[in-house]
Amino acid sequence: MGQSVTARVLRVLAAFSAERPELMLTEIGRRAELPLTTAHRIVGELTEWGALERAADGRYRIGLRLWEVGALAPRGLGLRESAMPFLEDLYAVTKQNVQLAVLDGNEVVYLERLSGRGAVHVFTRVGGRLPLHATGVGLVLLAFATPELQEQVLASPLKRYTSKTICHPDELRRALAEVRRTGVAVSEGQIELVSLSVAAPVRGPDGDVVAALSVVVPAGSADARAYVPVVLTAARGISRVLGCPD
Amino acid sequence: MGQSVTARVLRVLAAFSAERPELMLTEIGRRAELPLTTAHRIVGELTEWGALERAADGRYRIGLRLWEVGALAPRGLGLRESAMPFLEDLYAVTKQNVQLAVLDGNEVVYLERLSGRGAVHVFTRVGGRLPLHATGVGLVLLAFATPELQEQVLASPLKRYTSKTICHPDELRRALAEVRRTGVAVSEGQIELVSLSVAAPVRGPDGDVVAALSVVVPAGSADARAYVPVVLTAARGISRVLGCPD
DNA sequence: CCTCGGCCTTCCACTGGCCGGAAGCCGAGT
DNA sequence: ACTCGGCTTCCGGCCAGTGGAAGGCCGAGG
Repeated sequence: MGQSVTARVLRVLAAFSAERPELMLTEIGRRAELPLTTAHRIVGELTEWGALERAADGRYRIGLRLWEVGALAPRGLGLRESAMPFLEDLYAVTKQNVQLAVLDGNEVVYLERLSGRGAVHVFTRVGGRLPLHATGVGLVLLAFATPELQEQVLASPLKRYTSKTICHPDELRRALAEVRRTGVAVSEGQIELVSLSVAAPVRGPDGDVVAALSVVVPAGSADARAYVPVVLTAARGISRVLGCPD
Repeated sequence: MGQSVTARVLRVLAAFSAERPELMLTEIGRRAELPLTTAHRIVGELTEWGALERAADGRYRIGLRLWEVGALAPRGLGLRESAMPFLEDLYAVTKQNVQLAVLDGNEVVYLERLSGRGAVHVFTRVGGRLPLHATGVGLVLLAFATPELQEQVLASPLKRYTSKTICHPDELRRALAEVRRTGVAVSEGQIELVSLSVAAPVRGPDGDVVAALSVVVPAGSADARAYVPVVLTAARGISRVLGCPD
């Protein structure tokens, strides 16, 4: 099963990560758990097609061709394309970090981030994943997710990241109810200790939540709630462009 | 050779395009020139891994997981990450279309585009490809490319897109020399009839050109050359962040 | 200078995973 | 109820993929 060629090809691709975006053939073989010879052949074919590229020093990295194909993901580029103008406006007005994320499995995946030069530095990275309970966008996405997913997350251990991280199921349940009631998540404590985030849901053509939008502001700044109206407005704007009835 | 499983997997991925980002199994089989059964199995494995997703109507599309891997392309995300703040500034100042592109093979690949709501509508698309001779960024990238590539392009037929497209080798040769002399390409006639573009090179750690940056302005507006200083400044700013000596 | 070690590449005989025809399933259109 | 188009499952033959082994390359260290 883990022996099919297709699976091996995917394991080769999965060998690359944000921490190690350039690998030697040997490393690919080790990470993908493939014999060197097999890795060599697969990598060769991937390179020929453009899914991988060789750097000047002979190491391999993800190629532009794969980036292009990945850009076709409707939940990637499509969403991003529609949302971009609103994110730019939001950034222009607030000069803070603006983020767009979607739900995948039981995690948040960040699609886009506009970060001001002067704004708080955040750990998130475009293409990165974080657990649902620890971020503003995660709370929003979870609040409007299927009951099954909510139960699954509530039943699983909630890892603590900061002193403000929601770690208890009851606490999380209350937070989710609050999000559903108000339509926004004003969550204290992102991954960073010194930031607040204001997040709101983005809805698709069927009226269901397809993404979440957030602004991350320094904890020291003015009342975070002051950002609620602009964030909500931007989120509704994107929803409208996506064809949300409402 | 075109029979290896790896190649077939890639053909399945290549079946998706910007025009048709969602496909039925049968269509994938037809486009990838694979028997239905084979397509079925490969698509199944890709879906299980997350490289593909199934839409509500059962059609397949590129999955988030593949988007994530694609985002690891150093010439994709890495460049983009460094350039973003400068693109935002450039956009804020000009309120025109701002584009970032790299050279791949003998084509331009667009990495990023910030398009003003009011700005000229351009055909380019993030992840899209265009020939080198027909765009501002293309001229810049070609001007600093290897002599071999320049010869290759000069020797190939130059397709006409608008009345202003550079179609003659001599004309192109002169344009390239001008770009090398001034360090910027002010090209009349993009793909659109009514736009001008100002493009400048972005240099990497070794001092070689790794990308190009451009602003596309409506032909009717003020002198396009007025944009040269800001574009050059932004391009140099990105180069500096990338570690260009200079 | 030679040797050693790490990495990459090529070669080739064996074998087990892939191929694809065929048959069955499902839902929509008539 | 029948048909048609698309999807899924099944299974035997066979060939493409596998991976051990050997050789080439380069840089470090003796």
